Parts: sequence; C-alpha cells; structure tokens
Amino acid sequence: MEIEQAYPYLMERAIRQMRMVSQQTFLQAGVDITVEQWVVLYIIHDGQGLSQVEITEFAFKDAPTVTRIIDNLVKKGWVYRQMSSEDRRKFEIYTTNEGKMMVKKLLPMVMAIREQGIVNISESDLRVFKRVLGRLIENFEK
Amino acid sequence: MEIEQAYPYLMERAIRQMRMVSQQTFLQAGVDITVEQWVVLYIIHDGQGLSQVEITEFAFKDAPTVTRIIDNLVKKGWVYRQMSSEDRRKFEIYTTNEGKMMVKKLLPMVMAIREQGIVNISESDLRVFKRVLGRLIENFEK
DNA sequence: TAACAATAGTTGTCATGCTAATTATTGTAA
DNA sequence: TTACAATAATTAGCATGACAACTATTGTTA
Repeated sequence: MEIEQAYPYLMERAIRQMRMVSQQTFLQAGVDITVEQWVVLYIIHDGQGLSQVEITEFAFKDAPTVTRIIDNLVKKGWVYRQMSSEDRRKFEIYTTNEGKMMVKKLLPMVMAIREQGIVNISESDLRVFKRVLGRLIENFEK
Repeated sequence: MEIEQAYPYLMERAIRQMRMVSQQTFLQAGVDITVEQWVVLYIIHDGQGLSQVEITEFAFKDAPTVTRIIDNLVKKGWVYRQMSSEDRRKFEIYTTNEGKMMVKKLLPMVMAIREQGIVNISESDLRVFKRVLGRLIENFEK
C-alpha cells in the first residue's frame, strides 16, 4: 500500500513504536507512569517552579492536557502546586522528593531507549535527520 | 531546555504541527473529518473489501480504535460493513459513493500538505530522512 | 466428534489531545 | 477609577490510543 512509504506515516509509526517500547520498559521497571506523564515530570524536574503555561510551551501540549497530567502527577505524589505570590492566577510547579527519585530512576532508561533507536545510524545521517525535522517544524509553522 | 533538542521531541512536535495544519485545512474546506478518520478512510478506499484486522495492520492502530473510527465513518455515510460470506466473524469494508467523493476531494489537499512539509528540503536529505525513519522502526521492533 | 485454542470484532475504562466555554485575576485605556 | 481586554487555569465534550475482558465464530487436536 502506497501510504506506507509516505513520510508522515513512517513518522507516526516510529513514534508509536518508541512509545510502546518506553511504556513496556516503565512497566517492567514496576513504575506506573505513562510516557506523557514522564515528559511533563521531566520538564517540571528540570525547571522547578515553572507555571503551567510555561510547561505547556515546553511540552508542546495544550493547557487542559497539562492540567490533567499534573493532576495525575500530584495524585501519584511526584509533584506539587504552589500558588504564585506575585500572580494569584499562577501556580509554580515543583517535584517532591519522590518525584526527584523517580526521575533519577527513569532517566537512564529513557536515555537507553533513545540510544536503542539510533543504533546503526551514522552521526551524519542523524544530523541530517534532525535538520529535516527542524525544517518540517518550520514549514508547518505558518 | 535540553529536551527540545532530543529527536523524539522533535518528531512529536513535527507530527503534531502537521496534524494541526491538516485539521485546519479540512475545517476550511468545510469537511468534518479528523486526521485519523482520513487515514482509515483512505486505506479503505484504496483496499476495498479489507477486513478490520487488515485495516488495523495498514493503519498501525489497534483493533478497538479501528472499530470506533469505522463506526464514525459509517455514521458519516462514507463507509459500510458487509458480512464476509466465507468467515462470519469478518466484515468486508467498502467506501460508499460519498466516501469516494470525499477521498477525491481531500486527497489533493493532503498531498499539498505533504509537499508543504518538505519545501526547502533536498532530495538527498529526504532520502536520508526516510532511511533513518525506517531504521528507527526496525530498532524499536524488538 | 468433543474440548479447547485461536481469531475477528466489540465494549468498557482510563489517559491524552483538541476545542470551546468558564472562573478568577491582572493589565490597560478612557 | 471603571470598564474592558488579556491571561492562567479549569471544566466539559468528543475522538483517539492502550489495555483488558467479552462474544461469536472458526480451527485444531485428542
């Protein structure tokens, strides 16, 4: 089928498979976390005190999605909201100690998966790959 | 933020933006269809008489998702299920005339979006891009 | 042939993604 | 200062994606 050669199809498929591998890895490590929760947890961990809007921008997700993911991270005890003192519409989001431990535990796995993906791909091909991705993003920006 | 340079992040972002552009295009054309519905409709149109399992494989989606997308396509009158005569567990899925018209209307738009994405990307870079995607898919297969 | 395994499709549950609408707060301009 | 616009976050509704459980049918094997 012709669609299987189209680049959007290949991208969807690669992403989906990577997501499945990640999810399986988290499961086998006995950690109950989704890939999306991981992404947001990592951003919060890296940013400490970001507002939800800022997290929204980094994660490239929309506000309602980020609200709910943070709700779930709070339920799991990995993250907490603190009312901003300057702007009462805002929260500052931080990781708890458990959240930090979770990042420390999962980050090596995530890095390993990322490496697994690019096995047998040359440095120069990877550079081209990233450049094309950047161009695609630009081309769809307007 | 370091995560923004990682290839999985760039891939997610490129896909998401492309999806948004597609959705906007469909909306402006006055067609009420999601990108996922488009993918499945196109596969059905191209395959005529495929079973849902086969569609599942082509679309790289899972069975419940395909069931529900087909439900929606049936509701919109673009597709119908016909019980298979050899195997009563199966349906054969076909496009209606309206479905065919819809494909004829949308396909040029989809192709144009695909072209828009790769503007200013050389032939050779695009070849490398696809090769890397194929390798990624392989690397995450096991 | 009878019991069991495998397959095709559906349904339910939960999480995510998108859109629109809502609340609370802050910024701005007459 | 008051009225209005903009911003931050939430809520609700719908579609999709992943997973588990289920029904109906077909295949296989003792």
